[in-house]
Amino acid sequence: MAAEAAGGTAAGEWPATEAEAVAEQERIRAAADLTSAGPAPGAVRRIAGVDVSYASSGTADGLLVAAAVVLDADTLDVVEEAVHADRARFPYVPGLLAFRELPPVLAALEGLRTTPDLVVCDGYGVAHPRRAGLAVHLGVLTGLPCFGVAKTPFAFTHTEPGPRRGDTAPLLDPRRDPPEVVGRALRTRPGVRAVFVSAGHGIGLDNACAHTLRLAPRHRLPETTRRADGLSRRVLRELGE
DNA sequence: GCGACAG
DNA sequence: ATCTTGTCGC
Repeated sequence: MAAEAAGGTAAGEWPATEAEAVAEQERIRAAADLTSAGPAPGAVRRIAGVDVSYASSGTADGLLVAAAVVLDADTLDVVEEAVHADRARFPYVPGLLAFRELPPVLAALEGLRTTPDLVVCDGYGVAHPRRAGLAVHLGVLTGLPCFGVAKTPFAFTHTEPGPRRGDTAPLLDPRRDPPEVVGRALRTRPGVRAVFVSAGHGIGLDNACAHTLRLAPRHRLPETTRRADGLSRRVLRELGE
């Protein structure tokens, strides 16, 4: 997949401090497409999932592996995989996750021969203090439709969705005066905790949730995330722990 | 000022 | 994210 960064963010100007990162997020948010309905299921052929695994400790400290896995949208079969090993260049700071994970994720995506029609992130999109979460950021940098599926509510609130697959409840940002809807808690399996879906770039919440359900026919998390997580974890392990 | 807080 | 055993269930 070719690099086609939008908005003049080159690797050379990647933020080094938290203040620079916050400033960069303002630009990312301004460049994001937050209004398009985006592709519905059936309008896409290849969907990519991305994830990053980190080494625990010792001499391998700081080592990480990013994985990008492309699935056939209909069969959910793996079409192509790519990985990128690197060292963490930015600490984990809530709200600034993109600056830690995107460099290796972008490198992994560039290792693909296939250009996906849609990308699913392990984390949030507009459900973010500055509406510039991982999926918004990645969408702007690649120009591809992108949304996020997270495992925990972060700093947001929600009521419990109904018990059936497909039941939802609004995910709210309680720090805005009229609390703002930033995503959706979605039940992908009965009797299992909900996942938290939010739009990123070039795709709306309705389509993001529809894709999530199709990508998660029998597990809590979408196959894109499960495949990318499994691959990044396996490669990290093979590189020595 | 102190916690909480995607991964 | 990662550290961690066995165990219940499809």
